[in-house]
Amino acid sequence: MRSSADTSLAERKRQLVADDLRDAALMLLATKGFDVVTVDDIVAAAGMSRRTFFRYFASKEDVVVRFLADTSADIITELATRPSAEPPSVALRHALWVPLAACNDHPEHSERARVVVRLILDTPALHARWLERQIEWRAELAAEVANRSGLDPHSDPYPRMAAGMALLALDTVLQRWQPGDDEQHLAELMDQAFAIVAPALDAPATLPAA
Amino acid sequence: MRSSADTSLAERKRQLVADDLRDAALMLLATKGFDVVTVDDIVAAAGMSRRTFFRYFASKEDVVVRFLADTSADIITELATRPSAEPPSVALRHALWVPLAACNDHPEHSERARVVVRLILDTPALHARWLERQIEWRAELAAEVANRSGLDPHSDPYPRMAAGMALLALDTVLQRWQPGDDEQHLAELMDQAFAIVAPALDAPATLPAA
DNA sequence: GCACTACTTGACACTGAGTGCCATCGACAG
DNA sequence: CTGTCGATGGCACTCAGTGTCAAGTAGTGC
Repeated sequence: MRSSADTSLAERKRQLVADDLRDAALMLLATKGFDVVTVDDIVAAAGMSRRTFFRYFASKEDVVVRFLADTSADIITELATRPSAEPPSVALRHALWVPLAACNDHPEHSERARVVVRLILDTPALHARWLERQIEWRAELAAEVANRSGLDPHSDPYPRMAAGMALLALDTVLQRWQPGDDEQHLAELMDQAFAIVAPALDAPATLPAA
Repeated sequence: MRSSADTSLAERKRQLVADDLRDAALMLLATKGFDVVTVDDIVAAAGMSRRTFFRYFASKEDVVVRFLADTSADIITELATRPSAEPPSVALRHALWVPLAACNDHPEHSERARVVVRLILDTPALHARWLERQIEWRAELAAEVANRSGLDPHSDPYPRMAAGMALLALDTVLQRWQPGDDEQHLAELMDQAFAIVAPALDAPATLPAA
């Protein structure tokens, strides 16, 4: 039988292996380009076998995308804990800030995150996987938005589109993320992006659905 | 040297081959599922060689996605010919209607288009490629929106986000496309979706950029 | 009819992603 | 010391996608 605290013995060893694999992969992919680096190159750099790589990551794209997209649950919980009186644009802005805040907590991670974002946006295969992951985010966000607004997520298109607009704002920020941007500059970009979609997110006509 | 009218002799033969391949592929993929059908199955059904398939389509996803996404240029030209006095939400609604109108021109094509849309939305790999194609649309739409509004597409996030919101509306319509929906019902769904994003698309604050 | 050219096709071989299977090794409980 | 469990590595396999080459099939000029 397993100990109740599963995050102790073997689990941390697995995490170490996953981190090594991820670091080796990001280093090679970011410097040499996604297409020219093979999985064999990655596992050679990490000193492991090809088979082990696919036990930790579902695909070559997965290593890169999961580095950014593992925080999905945090976004939802953040949105769920925002006061219900807050207008959708404000609540969503705070929820979508969570992954960026996680990057900025440690400055040395921030730069690597920016490089990975650039790699994703510039590599069609990665961009596609990134959007695929965003689809899941959008569905979860839409469910939470429906909760907050009391709308039916199946009959009313507002929740799904509100989630889509929030993710579009995040995408715009990532697209405009330049080298050397500090946390404050990122916050400004985020505010600008949400200022554009806010009139639609908070429009009174959409909330009391016809 | 080639004749000036390149759409005559060999070009139509190529089109016939491409159509046969596409029809065989859509038939198999839609009925049996994307993952279980191999390229060998498709070319066997079409009576051609595997190598020929990849001369006409870049990938297995490409057959499906191009069936819907070949009308990119039409969208842009439609947007370019809309009167410049038209508010962005109206002009974009008409532009994004073009691919749906193309489906509805021939009712027997409409049903197949709906099935392909369903296949794309339900297959993660296809959905990702579809969104990847949408990114190109978004960039071209953003350039045209920037043209119309006189904004700089690099410094101002509005054009890109306006294009993104329009595509989000289209996506919402496709998601809600049910069997038996006629052209009028599709138009209603389109109006509903654009009504939600219109306050952001037409907000006066965003047009005279700070 | 005959050669020349351009284009398409099919066959083969090859790389690389991703999966299934099995043997092995190390940790740990008895 | 021994049985068990999980992690690993090696191997073989399928399938997507590409490069290359030989053969077939027009059209064109002689």
